[in-house]
Amino acid sequence: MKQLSVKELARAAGVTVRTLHLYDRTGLLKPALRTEKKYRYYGKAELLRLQQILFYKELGLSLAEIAALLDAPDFDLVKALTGHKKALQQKQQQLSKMMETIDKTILNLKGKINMTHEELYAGLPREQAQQWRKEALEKWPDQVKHSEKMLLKMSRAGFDILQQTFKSVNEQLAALKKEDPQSPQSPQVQQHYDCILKFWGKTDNIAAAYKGLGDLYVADTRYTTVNGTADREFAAFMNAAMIHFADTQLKN
Amino acid sequence: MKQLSVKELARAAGVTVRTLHLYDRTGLLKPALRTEKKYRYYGKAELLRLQQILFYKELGLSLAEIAALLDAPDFDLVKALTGHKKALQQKQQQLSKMMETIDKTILNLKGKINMTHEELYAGLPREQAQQWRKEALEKWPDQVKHSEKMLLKMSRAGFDILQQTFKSVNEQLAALKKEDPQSPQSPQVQQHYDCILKFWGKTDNIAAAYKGLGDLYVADTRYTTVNGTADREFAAFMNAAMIHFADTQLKN
DNA sequence: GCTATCCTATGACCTAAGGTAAGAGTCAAA
DNA sequence: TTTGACTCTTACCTTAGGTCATAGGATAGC
Repeated sequence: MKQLSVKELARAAGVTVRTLHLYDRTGLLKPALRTEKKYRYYGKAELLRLQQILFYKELGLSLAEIAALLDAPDFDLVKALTGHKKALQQKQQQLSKMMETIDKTILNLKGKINMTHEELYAGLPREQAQQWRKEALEKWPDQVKHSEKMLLKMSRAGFDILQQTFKSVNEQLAALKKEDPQSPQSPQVQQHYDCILKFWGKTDNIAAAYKGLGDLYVADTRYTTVNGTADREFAAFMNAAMIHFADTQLKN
Repeated sequence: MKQLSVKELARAAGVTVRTLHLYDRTGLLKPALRTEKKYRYYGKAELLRLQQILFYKELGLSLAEIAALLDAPDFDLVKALTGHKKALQQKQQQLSKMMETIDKTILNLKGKINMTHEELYAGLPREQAQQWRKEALEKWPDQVKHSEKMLLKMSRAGFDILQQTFKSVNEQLAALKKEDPQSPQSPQVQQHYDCILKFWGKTDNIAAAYKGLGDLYVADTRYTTVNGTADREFAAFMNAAMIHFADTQLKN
């Protein structure tokens, strides 16, 4: 019969020496032999028992329970496991609830991480953004302040989505620039308007303002410049489309 | 400002005094005031902080983590919660695996809890069972021994099911006793045969043996006695049905 | 003022399943 | 014989408090 030292048994079963010491002290797994110098040696039977112990430990049973089920011959294992499983189910439910609350909390937090003034113009080169803002402030001081105030209260996630939506809508519109700008069945203009509304917040005489933006697109090529080149065709198309939209959709 | 003693704050927040002592010692929640005699008094701010602590504790965060997130102003709570949630998901998966293994183990165990000799005849009065077995052993010693040997290897659950099935089949057959015993469309006789086969195990010359059992039903009224009264009509019906079944279905 | 009762503080030990370390002894090979 | 690997025991540490034990403080009734 091969005898195993503590270290050998530990390695064979994938546990530490400390664990075997503990199991010995608690009576869960006694060595087959104790030498005069108190060295522990284990046989095949002990290895098997250890493997059983580890199996039940994997099921989440406590060492005390394992000791009971291994040593009591009349132990009702099925009943014990059934009960144990119920406990595990409860734990799982607790975890579910925790994760649900975490999700809610994260959403809440994200909603509360407001935009900073920096992030508001993060998509543009810094100098250009400053210049732009200055001009806008001169032309429509109240409007710009109102818009910034509202955007700064927005959540980061919300602003990101708005920005991306606007970009995507613009790309779709640019692809339509050779079509009829008065075509009523282009929902992209409606979407463009919705984005602008969200950027501006509540605005007086919105129809006129929106048409004014259309004028601006034509007058100021910076608004329709992509990758360094101004797209006058797109600007003209947008101007016509926006005027048409305002006249037909924003009457009341 | 209302000051709360330890007990008052504990009751207000639903924790124990010990908990507040602990939180004080670890720095998680210091009282607003410490009297000369070391009495602790808490204000409104501390109550709020305690509620925050308890909230995060419900999410499964450790006290150390809570202390960090409450006291570090630049703590990335979203990141922490996201990571924490992942850990919880892992735990949940572990639990799932445990429960799965438990289920398998239970099935295994149930299959391995063998019948005892007692249980084999548990449905009958003890003396009758003994007498019956003695007679059977005299008449068909090898057959009876073989059958018992096999049944004892059966699982309890399997035997229970077999017993109940047999009982149910017999009841159905008893209800048919005024019908034609040679009617081929009664699956109950087939089921009866299946049960008998399972009780007997592998048997030589099964057709003859089955017909022999039919004879026995007529010769020995004990086999067809229900609630103390022998049912000769049922016995004759069964005999005829079993002979017919053996002759038509057990030819090869 | 005295006392009974309640409240509070501190300290110590306990939980489960080991981790980690210290100090001392033992074994086997060079 | 020395060295390095191994082993022994003892003991303290971890979480988040629970449960005493002892001693001092506050308050209400008398």
